[in-house]
Amino acid sequence: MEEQTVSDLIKAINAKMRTQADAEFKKYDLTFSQVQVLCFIKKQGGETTQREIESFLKVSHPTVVGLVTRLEKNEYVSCARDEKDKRNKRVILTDKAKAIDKRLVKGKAEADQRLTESLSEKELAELTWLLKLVDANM
Amino acid sequence: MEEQTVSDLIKAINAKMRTQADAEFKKYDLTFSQVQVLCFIKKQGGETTQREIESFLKVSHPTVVGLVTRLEKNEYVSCARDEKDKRNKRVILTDKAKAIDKRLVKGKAEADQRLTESLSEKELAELTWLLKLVDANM
DNA sequence: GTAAACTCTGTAGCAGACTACATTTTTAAT
DNA sequence: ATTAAAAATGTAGTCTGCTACAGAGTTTAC
Repeated sequence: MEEQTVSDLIKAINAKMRTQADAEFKKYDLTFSQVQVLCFIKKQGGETTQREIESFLKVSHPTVVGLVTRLEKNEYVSCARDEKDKRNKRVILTDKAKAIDKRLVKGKAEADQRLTESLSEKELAELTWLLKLVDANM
Repeated sequence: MEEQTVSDLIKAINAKMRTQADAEFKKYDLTFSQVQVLCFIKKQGGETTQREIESFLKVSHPTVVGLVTRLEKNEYVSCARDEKDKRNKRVILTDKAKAIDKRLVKGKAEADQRLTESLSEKELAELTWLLKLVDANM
């Protein structure tokens, strides 16, 4: 019944995806965004800084402060000042996080698969390509 | 440096799009979501209910309550109880909203165009089709 | 070497999204 | 006719995002 534009569709899909993923990760007291952060830290070898999270997620720094604060409260990361450059805050995966990181990576992949299960291999590749193009152009 | 999945891309694009559009509409004290609501009410002939907004935007009803409350505070809509079915809340466009609705529709179209300006006509059609497919499957 | 500029992090306050619970009104069942 | 179920709205509390402002540490210019 629509005339839904690309922005309307992106917004609607994002909201539903996030809600589903948040529900999925609730058993660990985690959210989709928090899992994004944990997966990123893992990829960086278990330690990073807030600034690097900010660049990777492409969100503002106060948003990162909130994410890290909540992850720390739930003991998925621990923080320490970088003694070499005291501006930096080291954000380090805890054992609690390492114990479930494989399941988180898997859960994130499943969320993605659920999102695109109606597409053929070729359509998925096409969609990914187009989205990267749009993202790069902003 | 990536392996960005479709969900990561959708999330990143949505955040940037919303931020840009919110900045664009700030001169009217409006946000992208609020403009979505106003455009919908206009399409419905100037009046609707919260329930219909909820179905159209596909968001939860408390979200709609918040949107309508803020639109009412800024006098873009006025509200009244439906006397035929007192459960319903009539949400009506004000003259203030009607005075700028063309500019809002245009602003929304421009936001969309900015988003997809790097795509050819054919790619845009392909992207829209794929996103609708994903949306329908959730 | 000191002052200015830049970088990273933090705080305050807000919008928009959610779940879970509650209230009011209408409809359906018995 | 009462009672139970359903529907529309509202409230409380949380998370993610933002902007604007502030602070502390590091670099750069001079």
